[in-house]
Amino acid sequence: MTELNYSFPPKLRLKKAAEFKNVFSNPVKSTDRYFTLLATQSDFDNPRVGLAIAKKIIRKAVHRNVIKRTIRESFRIQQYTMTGIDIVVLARKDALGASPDELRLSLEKHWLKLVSKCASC
RNA sequence: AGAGUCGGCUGAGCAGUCGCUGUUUUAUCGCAAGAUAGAAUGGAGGAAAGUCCGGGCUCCACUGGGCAGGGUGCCAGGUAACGCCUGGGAGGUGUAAACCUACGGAAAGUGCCACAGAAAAUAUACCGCCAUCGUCUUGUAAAAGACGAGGGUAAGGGUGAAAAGGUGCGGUAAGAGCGCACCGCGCAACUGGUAACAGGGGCGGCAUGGUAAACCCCACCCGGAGCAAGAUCAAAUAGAGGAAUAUACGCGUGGCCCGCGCGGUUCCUGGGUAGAUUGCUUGAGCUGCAAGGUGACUUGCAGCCUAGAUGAAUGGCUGCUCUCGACAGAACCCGGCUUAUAGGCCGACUUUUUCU
Repeated sequence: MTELNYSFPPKLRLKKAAEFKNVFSNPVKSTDRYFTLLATQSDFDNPRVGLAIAKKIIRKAVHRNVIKRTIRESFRIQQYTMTGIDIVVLARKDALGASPDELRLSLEKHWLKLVSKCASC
């Protein structure tokens, strides 16, 4: 068994507007009170993630940053449970008051759910 | 020791580990651009915030001009500039240290001033006060009283936020700057001060209610848009440029008017949207020392380089310590202002009590 590399290089991120558009156009959804996640199959072996934290929902820049970091960190740790899918994470209002631990638990469920959903489609 | 005023500083720390990102460097691959791996080193704030002012920078408009519009408003200085800062003056608050002030003009004009009140800016006579005249009553008379008439009065009452200088003495029929003293106000000069202004004396019997964050007047200042500015490289697709011609109409140019430009047609040339790169951090920079200045600040010398992301980094986990951690996240860059903020530290000063 080879040693796993838990890094988070740019190739694991969604960057271009077109890539985001692709996910939004035909997604598999997974929602709870903190997040809405959208996902589609991609042509890559590795999963990719993009963040869409609306200023309208999370007003303070500090809180936005905290949520983004939590999502990125969770994705970094869990990346090897997923295959080649593109994911966009949208924050909901309740994410503002939640503790980092609550967010982490929620996200871990989401990743697994999306993998199984995408495998069936 | 208590209470308080002002100014400044700080904004949890340490270790391990897994990540992100800039720079430098080494190795490998590659013609190159670059990619991958390793190492070293840097990586949010005092407000990074609100976007309220002022600049730099960039493009557009520059032939100016007029009319609008906006801003500022005691004086002097500082500054790239400011609505900021410093010093000073005036007024106000506080025992004091200190703090606060949208602090030009109301005898250029216009408007507004509710209710109450007789009257609210051309002053006015409701009650009251005063003498005069007429009639009546009482009285021997002098005179007193009642009623009425046309007058004189702003001292008293009452209304009001405000009643046309205030207080006192004289004066008077009663009163009144009618006269005088003090205070206030105004005027011209003098003295001190760069000035705002202050000062003491003189003259004037007093004329000018408030409101200019009401219009307005006066003085001074202001072109527009913003890094998604702009520049470069550039798929797909023909919306772009130049020349000639036309100037009726439409559109644009800072809001309008002059003025100016563009749109039409013909011919010629090729172009620059998605995306990428750049702009992007060496700057009115920071630190120290010296000099000048009451100070804001300026000058000189020496040293230093201190975030630069772009779906957007500066974090996660574990352990330990303490006073158990507030407000809060750079997005072109500076100077201010304003607002938010758990605590902790330092300095100067005021005042009260006790002790010496």
